[in-house]
Amino acid sequence: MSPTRIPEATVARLPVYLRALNSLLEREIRTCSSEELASAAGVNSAKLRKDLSHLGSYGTRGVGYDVEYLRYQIAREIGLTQDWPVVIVGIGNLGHALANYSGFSSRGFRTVALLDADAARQGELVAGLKIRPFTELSAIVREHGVAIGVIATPAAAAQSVCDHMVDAGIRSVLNFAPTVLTVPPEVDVRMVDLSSELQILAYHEQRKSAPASPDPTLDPEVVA
Amino acid sequence: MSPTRIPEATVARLPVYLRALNSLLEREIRTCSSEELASAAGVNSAKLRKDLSHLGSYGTRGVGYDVEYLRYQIAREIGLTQDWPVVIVGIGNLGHALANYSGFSSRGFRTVALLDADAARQGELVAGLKIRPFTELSAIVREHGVAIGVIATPAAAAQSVCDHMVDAGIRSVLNFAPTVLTVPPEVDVRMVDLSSELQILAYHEQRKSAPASPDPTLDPEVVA
DNA sequence: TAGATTGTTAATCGATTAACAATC
DNA sequence: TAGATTGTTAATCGATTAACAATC
Repeated sequence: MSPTRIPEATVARLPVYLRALNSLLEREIRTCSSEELASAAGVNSAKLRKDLSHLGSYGTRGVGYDVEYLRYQIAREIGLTQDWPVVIVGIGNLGHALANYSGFSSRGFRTVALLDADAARQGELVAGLKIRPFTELSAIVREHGVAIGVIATPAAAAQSVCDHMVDAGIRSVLNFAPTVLTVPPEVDVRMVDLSSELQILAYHEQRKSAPASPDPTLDPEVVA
Repeated sequence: MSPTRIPEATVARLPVYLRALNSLLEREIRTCSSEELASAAGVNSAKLRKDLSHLGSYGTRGVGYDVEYLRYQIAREIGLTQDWPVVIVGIGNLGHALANYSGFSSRGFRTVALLDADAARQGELVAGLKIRPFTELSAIVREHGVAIGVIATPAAAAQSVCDHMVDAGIRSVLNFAPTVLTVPPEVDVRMVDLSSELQILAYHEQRKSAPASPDPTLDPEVVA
């Protein structure tokens, strides 16, 4: 069905296009050009068309794209037409926020269990789910066919949690703990590193404040 | 001081190297080879050496890198030797988690204010800071010299919050709201999209389950 | 000196972009 | 048909990787 392998950079942008299409639909826009959709997604139209060309030919020359139809095709390509049961491990502040995050539940993702190693927190109700002991992980994975695990534990616990996830059969991990995870090659890990993001901004910000020379006392000589 | 402009892909990895170096230091490892550091950072050693070569020549051939010295050089390059006052806007579940996230405060970042538009929440104490009205944004930015703003509001509010941040003089924005932000060219926006990350995992997971043909009923014919 | 490891070169690979032929 | 816009081509750009000369 998919013509060829889709480039990684394109895959990473498909969710953005999907969101842009949803936003157009909310405004009851039925058809859009690559220019309009690209603008809504924050990319240029050449890149958008190139990206979409990897999925197939879902537009009409001279007309544009049917918003609803394109949305379905992208959702199907990503795999959002099926159900994705998810477990979240580590229900601290961040795990709590993730459990309540509507963006997870809105698309095919369904949080089936919240796990925490802390005995004191067990039974507590978060986002309509009871916190369960981490030891139940493999039973839960088996019961619900969980393929995706989210790690929101402290860094020190993350590798061990990840190892248990892999043992339980999970092959896709979203890691919020600030540590590099080692996994077998068949397992995918994506890392969301809040502190890295701030650091990357700081790097560029620093360069803005001192555009030409880091040492202002040198400037007169450069000019002279 | 910096020899040339550092490639964007390299900048994005510097925080990872920094973290790996910190972890080596915690284990009291004073010196490391590019091979060891690369392994701790989850990259290959050729990439690591190439990345570091953009910063300067901080290793010793035949010996390796002094962990403490390299850490300082990377921190300086990113700009972490200076103080970065940050404001967080939108203190829901996620904003709450961000305010408490130690990874922010640990490096040069200092959360100076938590803002929320909801009058009912104002005065509430989160992570040792009182939630203040959003209207105080520009006064706070001026007072503390805030250069980085974090948006953790619902999507509907994000663009307006961002516009106010830009008006107040903020030129670096970390956006957790699931929406594309439009900003003037001098402003940097980084987006952390939790739902996108799950979708990218789902795409790859889908491909793992059905490696050859998406429709199993076609397989016999293909084989025959 | 011999062994080890960096920093750099050059080749390869993948992503972006502009331009335009195809076609509605 | 004329105007609009896609899907594709080809050129450019940037990132990755392996190999190795430089050098501790």
